[in-house]
Amino acid sequence: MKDGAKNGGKAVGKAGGTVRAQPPVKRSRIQTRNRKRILDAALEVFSAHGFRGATLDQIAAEAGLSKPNILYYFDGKETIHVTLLNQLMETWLDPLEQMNPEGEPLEEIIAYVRRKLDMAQAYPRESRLFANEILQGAPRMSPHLESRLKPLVDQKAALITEWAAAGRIAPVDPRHLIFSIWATTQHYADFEAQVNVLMPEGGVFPGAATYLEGMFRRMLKV
Amino acid sequence: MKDGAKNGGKAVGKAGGTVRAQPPVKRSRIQTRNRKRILDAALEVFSAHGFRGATLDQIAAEAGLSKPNILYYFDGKETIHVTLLNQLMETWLDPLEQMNPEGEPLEEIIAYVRRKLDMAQAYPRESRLFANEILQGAPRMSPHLESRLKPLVDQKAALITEWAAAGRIAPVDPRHLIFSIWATTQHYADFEAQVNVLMPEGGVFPGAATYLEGMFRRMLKV
DNA sequence: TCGCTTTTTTACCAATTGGTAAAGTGACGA
DNA sequence: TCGTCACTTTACCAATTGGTAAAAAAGCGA
Repeated sequence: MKDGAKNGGKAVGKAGGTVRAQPPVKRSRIQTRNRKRILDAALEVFSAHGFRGATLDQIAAEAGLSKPNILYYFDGKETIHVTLLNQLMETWLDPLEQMNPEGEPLEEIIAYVRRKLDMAQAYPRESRLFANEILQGAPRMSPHLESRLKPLVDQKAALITEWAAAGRIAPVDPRHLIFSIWATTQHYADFEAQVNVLMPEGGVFPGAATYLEGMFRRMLKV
Repeated sequence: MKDGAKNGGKAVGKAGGTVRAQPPVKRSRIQTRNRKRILDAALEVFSAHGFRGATLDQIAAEAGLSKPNILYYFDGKETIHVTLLNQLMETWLDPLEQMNPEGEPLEEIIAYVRRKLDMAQAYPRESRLFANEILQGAPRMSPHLESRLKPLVDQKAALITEWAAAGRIAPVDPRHLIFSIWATTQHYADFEAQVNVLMPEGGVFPGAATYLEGMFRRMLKV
């Protein structure tokens, strides 16, 4: 057969620059299982070596499948990478989306920091996958940054500006605030190798949580 | 000739795990110039693609030399990378070393933040080179982290602890404080592709400086 | 069980990659 | 002017890499 289980998840719209979900592709049990295996193996390998540094052979070995078998499920190396990135974008945006305009401003922001730090702890590979992609200029992700991330950040930045204008938190540049939350939380996943050298005693996350909560509380207290 | 201008700058001591400087190697004008060209080209390419993602052909093209000519000056791809890392480690540590135990604590730490941010602006490629290396588990740098970075961080952490104990700054975990300074300042270099999408208006650094100075002042004010 | 489809394996490629051998070029002192 | 040494180029190579063709093996509904 020519075109097997191909045609993954999403596609970038030609006109508007938006990203649409593809109509559901019915998949057999075997397809579901093997695609999941491949994506998990690819996450492991891509997050550790970056796109160009990863090889299909490594992914195949990690997934316990042969290389041609992997190419039966995905069109190519790039497709696997893009599929991963698309899937993860949603998970990654979720904590920010949860920030509630109706909530108590300071607590909402602190809870966001908390969620981001929890994600860095629970999903370090995902964090590193993104970090690799952005570090190398986001060549396969800039449409997503524009179409999904930017609108969300604009919206939440406006919210934070409102909160500050209403005197409910200290006045801050909302975008720099968001950057500093991302940077400090993801640091524990992305720079894990360094953190482990400098704080050898196991479990840096409890200390990080305390520190970051304190820092952002002081930062935002009116 | 068999072994030309090889044998670069440093070597890792077999026994103690320490890193020693090699006795000075006298170099001709041409060697000095071409080694510099190669290292600059390599910085460009390695910082953009990581170690495995970079190729000698790219480095050669960027340097304006042929690939075999590059291998005349350096033993191999890995040697170039390690030489870069060694050189940069010193530059990278310098801002922290400058933190003066005799100075006014809060101002010393703020000045350190300032210097780190200036470096992220002036040397984004260096920042990304390190980020790539650490992200991928620091395979070629852990001896340096242990022998050079860790002692310095331990020393400065002790200093910050003293300052806090003396009531001259707010009590904080010094290591998490240092991590948050690294994370927030380097973010503007390492995640430049993302920052540029979210803050399109040119020149994020002035805003970043104001924001970060405010944040760390509030964090550390007694 | 049969016959068809889906999945997997085997056997390959062409291109790229890090690296080498050796011939050639150039500078420079005796 | 010659010989020597530093540097550069040309012509390679073996290994790796992403990817393909096609045969073989499972699944699976009737």
